[in-house]
Amino acid sequence: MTAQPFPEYDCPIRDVLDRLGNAWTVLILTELAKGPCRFNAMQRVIDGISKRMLSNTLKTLVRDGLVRREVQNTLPPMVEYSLTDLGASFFAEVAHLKDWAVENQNAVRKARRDYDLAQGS
Amino acid sequence: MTAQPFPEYDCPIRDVLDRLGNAWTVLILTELAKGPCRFNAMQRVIDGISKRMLSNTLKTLVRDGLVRREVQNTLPPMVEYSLTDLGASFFAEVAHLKDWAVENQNAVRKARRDYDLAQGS
DNA sequence: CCGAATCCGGTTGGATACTG
DNA sequence: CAGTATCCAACCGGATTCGG
Repeated sequence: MTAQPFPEYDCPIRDVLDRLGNAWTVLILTELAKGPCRFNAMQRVIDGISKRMLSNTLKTLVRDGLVRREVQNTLPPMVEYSLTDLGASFFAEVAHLKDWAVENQNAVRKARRDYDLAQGS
Repeated sequence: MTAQPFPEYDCPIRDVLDRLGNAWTVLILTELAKGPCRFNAMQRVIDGISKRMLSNTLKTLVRDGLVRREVQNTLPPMVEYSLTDLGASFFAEVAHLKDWAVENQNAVRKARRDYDLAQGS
């Protein structure tokens, strides 16, 4: 472990933001917010995600209690993922951030253009 | 550029979440939300941040229009950073996420304990 | 169908030293 | 005081292959 921004071992804020650092997390939560979904179905609907990242990200979300994993003992096996109440409440907060991003994207883009212009880059 | 979650070049949502992926961003915004601050002062108050990351992160925030950079032409030079209105409104959203994290940290921690226990890890 | 395991190139960020 | 430049180790994540 290298030097960390939050020396305290279990900073709850970092716990949250670390999830958002992974771009797939938001896409997965967004998809599950529409309703339960199975593994391969998710991979098809979330464009460009690899099995590896889908698996890893889901595992993290399940471990954090944001997503529920249910196995049907059929053949072939079916695994259904869905949001828990905790996950739904978390997604609601993320949705606000998404709204902010959409509302202010023009302001941010303009700031960047101005900045890059002033730099002459 | 490798394969990206958001094929569209300028996804506003990813723009936002990419910032949060960097742990220092939140700490810097939190500090600036208290009031304007100078470079070395920030490095002292934000525990463990290197000059490099402070500089890089600030530059990104300035470029995005979230932080304002003002240079006093004195000797030695003084540079003051402060939140813009855009930055303040962004920080307000992030603050909600922080609140969620604090309120639900016990639920998340319990979920993890249960999960790890079930795994036998 | 639902993953786990391995490999490996690209990025990230800390440490350190230097500039105006 | 306020940064920049360089080096390098650790991590991340895509591609691929294998197992239940």
